[in-house]
Amino acid sequence: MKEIQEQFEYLQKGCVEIIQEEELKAKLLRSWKTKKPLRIKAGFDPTAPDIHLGHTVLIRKMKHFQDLGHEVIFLIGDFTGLIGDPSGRSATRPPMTREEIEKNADTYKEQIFKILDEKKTIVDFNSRWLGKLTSFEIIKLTAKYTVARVLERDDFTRRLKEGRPISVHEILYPLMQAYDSVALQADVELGGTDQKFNLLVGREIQREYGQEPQVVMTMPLLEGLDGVEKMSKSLNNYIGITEPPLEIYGKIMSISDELMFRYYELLTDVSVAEINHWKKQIEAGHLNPRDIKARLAGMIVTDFWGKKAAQEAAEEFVRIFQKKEAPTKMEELLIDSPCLSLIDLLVGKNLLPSRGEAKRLIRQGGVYLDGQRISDLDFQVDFKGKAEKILRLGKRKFFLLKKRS
RNA sequence: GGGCAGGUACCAAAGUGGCCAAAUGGGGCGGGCUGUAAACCCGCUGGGGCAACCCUUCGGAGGUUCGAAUCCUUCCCUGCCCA
Repeated sequence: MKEIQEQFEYLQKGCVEIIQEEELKAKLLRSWKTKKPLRIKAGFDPTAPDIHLGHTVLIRKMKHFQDLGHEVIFLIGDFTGLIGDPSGRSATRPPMTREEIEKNADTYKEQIFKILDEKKTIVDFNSRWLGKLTSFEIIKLTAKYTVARVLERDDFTRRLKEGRPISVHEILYPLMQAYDSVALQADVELGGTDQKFNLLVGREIQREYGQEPQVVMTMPLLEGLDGVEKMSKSLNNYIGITEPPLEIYGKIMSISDELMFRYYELLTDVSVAEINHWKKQIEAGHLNPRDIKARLAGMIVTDFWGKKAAQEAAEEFVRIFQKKEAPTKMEELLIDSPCLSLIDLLVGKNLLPSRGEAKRLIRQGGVYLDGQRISDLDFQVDFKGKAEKILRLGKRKFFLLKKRS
């Protein structure tokens, strides 16, 4: 019994809501007695296989289950993806080809196994069963739920009130997702708080199909780099887990102090007590928040790239931003002519989209050559003295110019 | 099927014949201050030009006019109300 309580507490950490807690405990107990692992389901959108830190909140929770010996199903919603989750205002998407889906799935696998145990993870696709449903079966499924219930979803309510369109097929989305739980006989489904409604429909539908309802566990949505909106690729406020170490490190260093604590809470195993202790120390002026942030940056880079990479990223960061030196590794640009105008170079190498922008950046003092700010619009870059020059745009873009010999 | 209201730059939103490359806010970018933090301050934000100026842009296509985001015709799209 004690063991069950421990498992429960471990799993509960970081969750916003568990519906129902008692059911989860009962399932854990039964699993422990029968030695039969629980089936844990979490669904992912097939169109965006770029996993960012926001996704990892959920994936880390999957890992927790895995650590306790349960069976984790990484479900790729290749069929529901065609509908598009109504929470986005996306219309029906064009069907993806089998190859595209496979390709995205591979990308997913490559990324999630940085967190999950590959041997213990089941990757599945919901087209496997949803694609086979006959119209008859679909109608039977829709008969098990009412329009009023579907419209309860606050997203729909809002759109209805605001006079924005709701397509008929969108109403099917929660039902399809719910059917996934039936097909997989899920014991638990994990999702972001924005998924709560869909996850609950899963419970109802499972009951309708004579199954024990899944336990619903919702996880917080991670705020993006701006600290306000949820992290998403389309808002460009994200950190992708495949981004280079220095990039991840730098992005973490640029978040606000407030957000830093949130990230500690959701993205690391640092205890709440420890975090609170730091908060107090910082307030009292005993700790520099920058150092705590650097530690966070190091932890996160370590998660995806290992300790050595994190160490290097940290050193590189100090070199560039504290000592104001050029990075050790830069993108190299080969220059053909021994002498050409700076503007031509910037536009010619596609560093900037137009001459207007190039001029603007120079006028505003955002262009440096070998550490010297360039203010002359007609500046000529010549390689007579030496064959290499360091070009810097703004605060963080560096390029190594090399004369083609 | 009928009536009404709309479609403006990355987003929101003004503009209803020349002063409109188009107010304002947000976002983005650059600079300053810093800890690549927050807050704050300054500047920029269609393309070409050092500039005068020229070119492209206000849902699409035509038209009126010396001149159209603005007026007319038509088409497409969205929402609301009625059926």
